[in-house]
Amino acid sequence: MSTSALPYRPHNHDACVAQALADARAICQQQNARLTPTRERVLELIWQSHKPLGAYDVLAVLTEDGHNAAPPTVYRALDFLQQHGLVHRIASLNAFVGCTHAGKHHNGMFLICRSCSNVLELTAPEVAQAVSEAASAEAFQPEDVMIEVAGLCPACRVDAPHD
Amino acid sequence: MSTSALPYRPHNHDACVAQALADARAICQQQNARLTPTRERVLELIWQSHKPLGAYDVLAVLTEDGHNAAPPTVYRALDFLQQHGLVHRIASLNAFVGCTHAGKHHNGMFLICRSCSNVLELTAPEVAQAVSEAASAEAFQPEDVMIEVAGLCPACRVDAPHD
DNA sequence: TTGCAAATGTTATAATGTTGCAAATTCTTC
DNA sequence: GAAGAATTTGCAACATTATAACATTTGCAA
Repeated sequence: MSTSALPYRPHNHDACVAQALADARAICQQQNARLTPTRERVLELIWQSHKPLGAYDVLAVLTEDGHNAAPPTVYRALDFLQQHGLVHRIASLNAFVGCTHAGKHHNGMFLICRSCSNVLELTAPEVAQAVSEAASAEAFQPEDVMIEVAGLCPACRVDAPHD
Repeated sequence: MSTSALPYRPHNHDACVAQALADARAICQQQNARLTPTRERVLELIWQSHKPLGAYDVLAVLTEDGHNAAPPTVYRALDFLQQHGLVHRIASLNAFVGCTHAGKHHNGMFLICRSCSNVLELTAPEVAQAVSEAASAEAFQPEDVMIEVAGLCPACRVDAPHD
């Protein structure tokens, strides 16, 4: 059914990031894509938490790094990372999160907590199936499916059950 | 299963708009909400087609109308219309479409043609159900579900089947 | 080591969306 | 119908997000 319960489940996030970076290197090598220092740094920043990060947030950190970066630097890196399935853009937030299913071409479903901002990416075959059938019923040919669910994650439900 | 096949099915769009405006008036009256001239005009503009319209597109037409409008005018009207379920915002396009299921509180599913830009709003109970179950499996409490499917509508599939 | 393609730097600008406050309008209550 | 409250609008400035265009550099291959 669902896959991973990060970030709602406690986990060693440093290892989480390290894994993501290692995966990214492997994927890029395999695809003959160049994970340059800037791109890798941006990926690392995106992975600093499971909360989506805006392009200009990334830019600010690069600037702190001493990197003389401008918006296109960040947007290009993000485009690259998206194209290689390493990050996702969350349209409802204009922000980016690390992909927890890197490598496979997929359209995740995102559970976005409105309280703590953490985002959980799921692959839910039943949902994909239902969407596909609904589109077919209209003779529509789906190419890109975006599912973003805003609400309360388990932890925040407990903290504030009566919102 | 699915409801209406507009805009893919040929239809009398003037009647379509007239109906939408009539519905809007009824809904606002029922909810004690004020469908002021500006709000009504914005709704009418949004309904000029089934293609999503950007806030600044609306603004441009208002200006042509002779209405001395600024961005807040448009955004406020759009907020109002959204709150009363009369229009939807398509996050992946930063644009707005008329709601074809006005009145009921709902989270539609949108089929967005990348070729002709028309958007079809569906209510697909199976999808809603599957999403809800996937969220439950993570103990996530959904509040707002956004499903946007980009692809090719039936008409554009015929015109360009081999994209 | 030259030459090409990919990646980056740089400047400017476009597109989208918000804040804050004042003025006008509408609604309510007396 | 007038006073006061609440909603709506006007308006100016500004904040945020994203892209265009073109020069420069870097990495790689012939």
